[in-house]
Amino acid sequence: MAIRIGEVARRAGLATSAIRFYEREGLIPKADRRGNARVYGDDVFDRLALIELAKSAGFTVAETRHLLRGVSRRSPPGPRWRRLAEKKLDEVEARIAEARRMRAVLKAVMTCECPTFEDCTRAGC
Amino acid sequence: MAIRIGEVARRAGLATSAIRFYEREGLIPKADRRGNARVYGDDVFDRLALIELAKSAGFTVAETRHLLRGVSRRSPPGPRWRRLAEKKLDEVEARIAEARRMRAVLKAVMTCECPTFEDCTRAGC
DNA sequence: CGGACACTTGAAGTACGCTTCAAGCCGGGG
DNA sequence: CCCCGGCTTGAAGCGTACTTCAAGTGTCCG
Repeated sequence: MAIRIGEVARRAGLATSAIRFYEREGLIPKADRRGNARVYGDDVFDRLALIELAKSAGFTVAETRHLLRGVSRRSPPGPRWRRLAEKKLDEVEARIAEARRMRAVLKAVMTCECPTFEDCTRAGC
Repeated sequence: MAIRIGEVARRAGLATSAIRFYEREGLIPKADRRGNARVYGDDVFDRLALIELAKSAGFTVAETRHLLRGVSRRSPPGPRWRRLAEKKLDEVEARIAEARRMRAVLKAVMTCECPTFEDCTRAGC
């Protein structure tokens, strides 16, 4: 208990600036103060873990704020999570598809033997 | 011949601002002027097509500038393209991998039945 | 009590690819 | 001759997730 921001950052593998940023953005509650320094309880790590989870799922900060409203690590992943996850899934699939298209273009460029780009276009390289 | 920027934009499906941006960034040569308005020949569409190609392969503007140096649509995709394409391929594969990880997390969230996030973490959801 | 050190703030900076804006110029039709 | 529409410019803005900076405040240890 009563951990200061530097220690939280070290343990969580984050920069202190990131933690302050999360607070500003409403992803973690306003910390208690000792003097003017923030002090945290152990629960902050749970909160940060949830943020990491959302991040690893591709959610933006704004989406994560929404996602975390009224949620603790002891809550179940409710219908709001499922709904947002479905939407995000579409986005992520789209990203995968686009990256695959890029990969196809790159492979074509690497292997094609057309004498000019013009021919490439015709041949679909 | 002697097409003005608005018409080029319309035909290429781009905004005029994008074309001016490409010129500033050195992706297309400085256009001739009629008065102070830019005028283009048909070759500009070839150039724009090459830019689109690079873009569709995931290259940044800076990379594209490098890629296009001394290249026309009549040039062959030389060793420089192949070299840069190989590097970019690694990046793109990484993007695919990350997006796949996101997808896995999202699917887990959508299907998991853990009573709390804490249990999720233990179960690897 | 003094000094080192961690912390505080708001503002600005970063990378990326453009877009948007304000203010002004130019040519052609009525 | 005047106006409209399309063009010009440089500067600033956008969205994302933070980082960095300068200048100041507070705490802890000896």
